Parts: sequence; C-alpha cells; structure tokens
Amino acid sequence: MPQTKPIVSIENVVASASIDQRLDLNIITQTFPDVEYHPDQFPGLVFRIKSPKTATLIFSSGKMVCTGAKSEEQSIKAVRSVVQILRKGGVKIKKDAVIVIQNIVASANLGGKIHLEQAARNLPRSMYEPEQFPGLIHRMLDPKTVILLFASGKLVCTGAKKESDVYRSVHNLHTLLEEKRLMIYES
Amino acid sequence: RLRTWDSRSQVHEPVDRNFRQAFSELDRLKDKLALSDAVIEKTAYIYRKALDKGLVRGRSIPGLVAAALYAACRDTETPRTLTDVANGINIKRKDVARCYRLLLRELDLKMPVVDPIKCVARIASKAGLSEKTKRKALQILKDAAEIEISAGKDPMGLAAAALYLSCVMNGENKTQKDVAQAAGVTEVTIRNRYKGLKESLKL
DNA sequence: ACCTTACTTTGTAAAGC
DNA sequence: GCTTTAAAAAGTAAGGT
Repeated sequence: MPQTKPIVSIENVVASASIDQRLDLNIITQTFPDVEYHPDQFPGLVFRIKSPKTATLIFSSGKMVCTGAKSEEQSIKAVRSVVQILRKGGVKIKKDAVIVIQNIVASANLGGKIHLEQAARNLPRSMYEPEQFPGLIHRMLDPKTVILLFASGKLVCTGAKKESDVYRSVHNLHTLLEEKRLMIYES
Repeated sequence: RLRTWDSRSQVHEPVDRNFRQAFSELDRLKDKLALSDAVIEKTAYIYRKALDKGLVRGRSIPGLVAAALYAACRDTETPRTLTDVANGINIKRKDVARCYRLLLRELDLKMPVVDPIKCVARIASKAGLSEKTKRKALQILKDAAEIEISAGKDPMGLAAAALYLSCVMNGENKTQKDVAQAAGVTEVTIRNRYKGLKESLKL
C-alpha cells in the first residue's frame, strides 16, 4: 500500500547469554589485557572483539550481555566467539552459551517528509516535545516497539526482539502515516 | 478550591509528609513564577491523577509536582519553561523532563506543542526589544510555521532567531549574544535558525 | 565561521547499591 | 533510580582554531 519502499538498516542488536557457571573476572582480566573491569564502577567486565565488532559484558555469574552486532546472527556469532576466545585463554567453560536476543535497534527512511506537528496530534501514544528532543516518540502496540520519527522521514525503531518485528513496525507506521495523510512525498 | 489537595492519602504516611512539603514549595513557586490560580488547580488535578495511578510510588514527589506543574503550564499555554520550573523547585531540568514524559505516557495526556510565538514576549522584554521588532518577529514565525521549518526545532531558538532577524531588518542594535542570553540558547543556535529563516522565507 | 566531540531521546539484559 | 554497553536519528552545546 505505501507509495515508497522504506530503506531499513539494523544498527544494533543486544543479546543476553548464560554459560551456566561462575567465572573469576580477575583471572580473565589478567589473561586478556585489553578488557575493562572496574568492579567499583560496574560489576561487569567489558570484553570487545573486532569481528563481529561488539562489546560483551561478562558477569561473575556466567551471564553476559552482547551489544553492537548488526544482525541476530552476528550477535549469536559474537557470543560464541567470546566463549571460544575465553576457552583458548585457559578458562574452562563446560556448556555452550544459551543466547536470547533482547533488543534490536534499526534506522529507516520512509522516503518522504512528515507533518510532525499534525502527527503528534493524530497518532495515538505519541509525544512530540521539540524542546527536549527533535523526534516524535511513538509507542506501537504490535509489534511492541518504540519509534522515534523525524520530520525528514527518517526514523529509529527500537525494542524489537526479532528482525521481522522491525520490518512490521516500519510498515505499520508507514501505512498509518499515509492513511492519516501525514506524509509529504516528492522532494 | 484546592480541595483536591486534601482528598488524598492518609495523613500519617511518610508520603503525606513529603506531599505537604512539596506543596508548600509549590506555594512559593506560585509567587516566584507568577502562576495563576488556574495553573495551580490544574497542577493539583494532574498530580491527583498521578496519585490515583500509583505513579508516585518510589519516585521523588518534588519531581512529580514539578512535572505536574510544567504539564499544567503547557496545557494552559502559560509560557514557563522546563528550566523555570526546575530552578524554582530546585531540581535538575533533566529530572523534571523525565517525570513530565512519564505523566504524558501514563496518563495519556496530549499537550499542545510549544508555540515559538508565545516565547517572543518573554525574550523581547528580557532583551529590551522594541514593539516594532517584536511584531515583525511574530509575523516571521507565522510565515515559518506555514512552511514547516519549525519541525523538530527548539521553539526558544526559533523565537530568538526571529527576534534577531527582526532586529537586523529594523536596524535595532542588538547582538546575537544579547538575544541568545535572553532566550537561554547559544549564539550558534540563533545563527543556524536565522540562516534557515532567511533562506526559506527569502528575506 | 569552521570542526570535532559530546550530550539529549528510545529499548534491553546483566549484579549490586 | 543509578552504574555500563551498543547504535541510529536531528538538534543543541561547548571547546578549539
């Protein structure tokens, strides 16, 4: 139905993981000189890898949080890579990590400008406060995501658990904006 | 009037003590920010709804009172900024803003978008600008709104830029710094909005 | 005036204050 | 609520040249 085909890019994927065994973060810190670990500041150890370019927070409970991947697959690959690197460094890890995708952030361009002020008045569960932030914040119920919509027609979608949620969210909003005649095409 | 204040939770809870304390501060603010009775009553109404929804649990009461007050100002289009309210109650602007957004979300409140036109008078009087300059700035902003250059921009920055542009056009000797300080934005923002207004309105 | 860096907003898990 | 991670959008801000 929409007149344009939105260009969508997955920008960041967050996943939680557990290897179901406790870890000694001090030993990991000694083994891998590039990690950041400041227990006074934060209980997690920051473990960065170049490919996939990610930052994984490792906790003494054996739970982890991987951020920065560009897809669900890359996020899972990153966690497996971190576990493999730990093992090569001498850390005994028995089980494979149980990984769960927790959040996916994407950016998109609807291909037309937006009547933002009108959108603020006509879109349910939306708030637009230009003194605080230039984008309109819209909470979608299904999929349960939050979209930051800008006057340029570009947007940020966050809160998705699956990549398909991102595409559905963008399509739903795009359709809604057209129905309510809030889009301005041709530039 | 203000019966809303008395019809809340039991007088013996710690929450109630903080509640009274927060509202004695609201009374001070009424004078400091020159607020009308209507705004104070609307603040009470909004705060009461927040209480009924249980939004006060585990949150700072002054923060929510400040947010309710800001919401009341917005709803009645009373030109008070987030910074005015935050400074008055002595809380960080960021905290008031967070509580305000929480009220909008949880109480499903719809507020009119801040109109830069309503910011003009305050900035003009603080900067000591002429009536003529003020009038021209208002016209500039009306034209700007129709072309939708305002979308996503800080209303204060737009109003300040319109006033500065108006000064230049009227030959009124005010610097960007004067107007920026009166509006609470930087000279860079005035410059950027000024450029945008001049180009899109071909002035 | 420029450029760079950095902060605002959104969501999400982790352990602990 | 805070702390830490990541990334985008567009606006505003601050520092340096």
